Amino acid sequence: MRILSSEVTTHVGDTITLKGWVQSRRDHGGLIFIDIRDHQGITQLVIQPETAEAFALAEQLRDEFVISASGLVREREQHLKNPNITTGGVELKVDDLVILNRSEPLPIQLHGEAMASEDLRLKYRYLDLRRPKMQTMLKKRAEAYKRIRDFMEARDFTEVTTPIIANSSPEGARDFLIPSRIHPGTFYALPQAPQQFKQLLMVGGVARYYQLAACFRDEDPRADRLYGEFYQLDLEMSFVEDGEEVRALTEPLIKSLVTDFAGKQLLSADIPRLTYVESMERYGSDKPDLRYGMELIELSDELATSGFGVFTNAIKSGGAVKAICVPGAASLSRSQIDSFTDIAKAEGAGGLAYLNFADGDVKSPIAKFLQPDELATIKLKTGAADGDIVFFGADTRTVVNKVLGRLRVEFANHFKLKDPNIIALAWIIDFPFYEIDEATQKLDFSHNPFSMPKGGLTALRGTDKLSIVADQYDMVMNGYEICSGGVRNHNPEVMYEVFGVLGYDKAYVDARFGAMIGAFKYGAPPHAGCAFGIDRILMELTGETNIREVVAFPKNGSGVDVMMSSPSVVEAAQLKELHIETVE
RNA sequence: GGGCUCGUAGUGAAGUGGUUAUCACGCCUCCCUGUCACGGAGGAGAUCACCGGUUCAAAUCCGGCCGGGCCCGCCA
Repeated sequence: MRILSSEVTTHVGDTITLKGWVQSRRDHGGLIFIDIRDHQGITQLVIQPETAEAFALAEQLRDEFVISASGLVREREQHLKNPNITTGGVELKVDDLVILNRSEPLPIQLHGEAMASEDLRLKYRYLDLRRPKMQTMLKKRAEAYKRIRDFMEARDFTEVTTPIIANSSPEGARDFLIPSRIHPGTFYALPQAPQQFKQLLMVGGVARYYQLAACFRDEDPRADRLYGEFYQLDLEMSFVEDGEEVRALTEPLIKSLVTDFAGKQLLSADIPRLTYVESMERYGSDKPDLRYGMELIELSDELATSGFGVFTNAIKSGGAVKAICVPGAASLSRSQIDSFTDIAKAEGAGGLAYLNFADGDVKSPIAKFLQPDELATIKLKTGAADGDIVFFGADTRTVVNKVLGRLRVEFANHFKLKDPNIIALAWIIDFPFYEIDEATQKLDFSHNPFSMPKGGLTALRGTDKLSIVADQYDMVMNGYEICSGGVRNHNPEVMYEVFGVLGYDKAYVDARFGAMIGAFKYGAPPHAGCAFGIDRILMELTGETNIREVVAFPKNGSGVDVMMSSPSVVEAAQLKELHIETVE
């Protein structure tokens, strides 16, 4: 009878068979111990010289040989039990041993403290996946999928798969293109998201849709961003005109993933809503980590007439002066402060002014420019105490928020303020619909053009386009954007106007979003939805800082699959079929 | 596209100008009947990523180049 390691303790006295890999071999000359590993755990095998054939084979065993071992399960004598492993109370006395397959010495070590580099792990991912941590990861991922599906199905959502071979979308990320063989010179594209399909499903009468959807984007990766493909819980609901309905529906899922699934603690039972403007002003980011404080403090009014030119000039030219109080920062060395200054400069700051509060006094190169009452106000408003440092940003409001927002994260890292057991969630709402593109200095979409502008046509036709707010919302988890959604624009007239604001005419919209705009003319219900980034959620909930750790076969940081050697060159004949004549 | 950083036996690390490049794990040979990261004795294994330069002398300093990682740009 073949059983698994997890069952072996219940089979004392039975003759059983275990199949698995050799985890370790301890050869005592006249007695050999083998730890055999299957996907459920480890069991100790004992091979004695009396079983000569098995013993001879056991002497040949090396790490990761695949074996089948049969014999009697027996309880170990008390002093031989190993409390450190779950099967440590028993062992299998082997009568019959079969080597199912041999293994060369491994190119990476799977056990012990020396972890191979990520590049080698990815090259030999099929070996890396044998590590218990990776096995657990794959199981956790599957469990998350099941929990998500159970949750959605229980709420009357229908999973619909949408095309993988889709069409290029003019907005957003760079597409992966697929040349058409049948239609020379034309291309399919892998979808960046099922956005348009799911909206068309709403028109198609699928009242509640969801999908664990593969999304494809050809953009440079990051530690928290996979190259190429990633997975979203994509969902959409008909007859929803208030985004709060989507937020309220999805919150219990995320909360239960945090608590029941990951065993982590929510910072607060209620998930706060912050407007985009509020989030930028208080945290300098649209994805703030709420596990720690250090909020940005507005000091423009208080320092408008100070003697420090950097401050007053920023305010005079329409900018802002804000501060961040870092508790205990007086312990920072001069060179550490310099490195934070470098970060601030990299984000666009001219420098990094600061006040060092110590011994009831203020120490700082800029203190002499400030009046005692100004120093007192700064101390009061920032809540600075002895041992704290208050850092300043003085520039345009955008730069100040960006700089201090980045520093806030850096200080949290430096002072280890990110409690890995706490999960802080927040909804960021009311994103600006339009923004000024830095490069072109022209008005452009701030986010996607599919969400409903709050105020509709009236707002779109108003004079202040930058104040138009999209009915759009992101969920943020510990400083990571894990969800983006919105109340969609289902009204053709409003849709044309949304593009019209940027100078695009009807023909432009019809050419690029023809199916959508066409469908909206035939009784499109109002609808809203969102999409959660599953990989990123899994990363944060499993305490990883690299998203590739939660994926079985990820591309590396250069977009290469070092195991399969993709991308790769293809046969000239293949290219010819696809009407591709030259490849540089 | 840009910035920072790393590259030393199969793996992980040490080595900031000077004998034969060090250690651990792994590998090979031998010994060992209660180990569980078994133990003991011995051994093999490195063009110090690559190319060039400085120097009496380079793993080490300089330049270039290739590759990895992180970040910026980018990611509706």
